[in-house]
Amino acid sequence: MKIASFNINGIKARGPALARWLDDAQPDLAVLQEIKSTDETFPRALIEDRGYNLETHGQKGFNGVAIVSKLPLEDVTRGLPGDESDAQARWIEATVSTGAGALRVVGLYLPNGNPVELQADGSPVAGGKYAYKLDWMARMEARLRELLALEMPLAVMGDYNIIPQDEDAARPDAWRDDALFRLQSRKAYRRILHLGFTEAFRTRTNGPGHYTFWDYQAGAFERNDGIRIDHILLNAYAADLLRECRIDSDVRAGEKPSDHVPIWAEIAL
DNA sequence: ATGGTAGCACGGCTA
Repeated sequence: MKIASFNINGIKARGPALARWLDDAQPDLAVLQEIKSTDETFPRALIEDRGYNLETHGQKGFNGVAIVSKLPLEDVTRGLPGDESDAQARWIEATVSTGAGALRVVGLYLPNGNPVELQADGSPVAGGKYAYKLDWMARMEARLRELLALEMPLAVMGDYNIIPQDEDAARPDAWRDDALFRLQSRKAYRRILHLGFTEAFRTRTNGPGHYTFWDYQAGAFERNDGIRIDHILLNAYAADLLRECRIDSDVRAGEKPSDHVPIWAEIAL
């Protein structure tokens, strides 16, 4: 089965581009981020007319995640546990099953974290956007520990807003102090990886120049001035089934594109 | 230092 992640940057503006990609790429399942829409105002026909099931976890104006799937979506949960006061829609889970077995899927939109606000001792200012990012990642780690305990294939996909390494940015020095790349962020990401995940893309493709996001400004895509921040993490059960992983960078050259492009993996399920 | 672009929704925030 082909599974994918795509930050679409607004479902209301991305209808044609999303439809083109679904028709061309034919993913069996895709997690979407930044739908920027409530559940009630999401244009469901766009998805359902193509034979996909749809589960949304929306929010007015910002954020919002969804899962589209040709297979039925079972045991759907919405929201990242661990903070009842967190109203931001950034996390959704579901299970899909084939004759060969089941896969638990997480679709996530990890907080951007900018601007980085630090106290004199270097700790994040409480209540600030950067503290929210790190707190969110700690909650993510806790939830992933629970999912790993299920001992079944698990794919954790989405816009991580994390540049893992220098080679994942065209101009790493321009990002050095940014919330997407500063050491504290990357350490939190590596802590999650070390729970026992494999980053699918780097099992197939080495080296610089492979990105999933290019700013709309200053012709960033034409200059390939991008960053790789959308990731597919697989637990050991799912990694054993991995057959391919690629980035659909061509999508960025289309009409009215998102600033992100899809990343997908083929899993032997 | 600023402004450059885009989405949502119609003012200002987020990225």
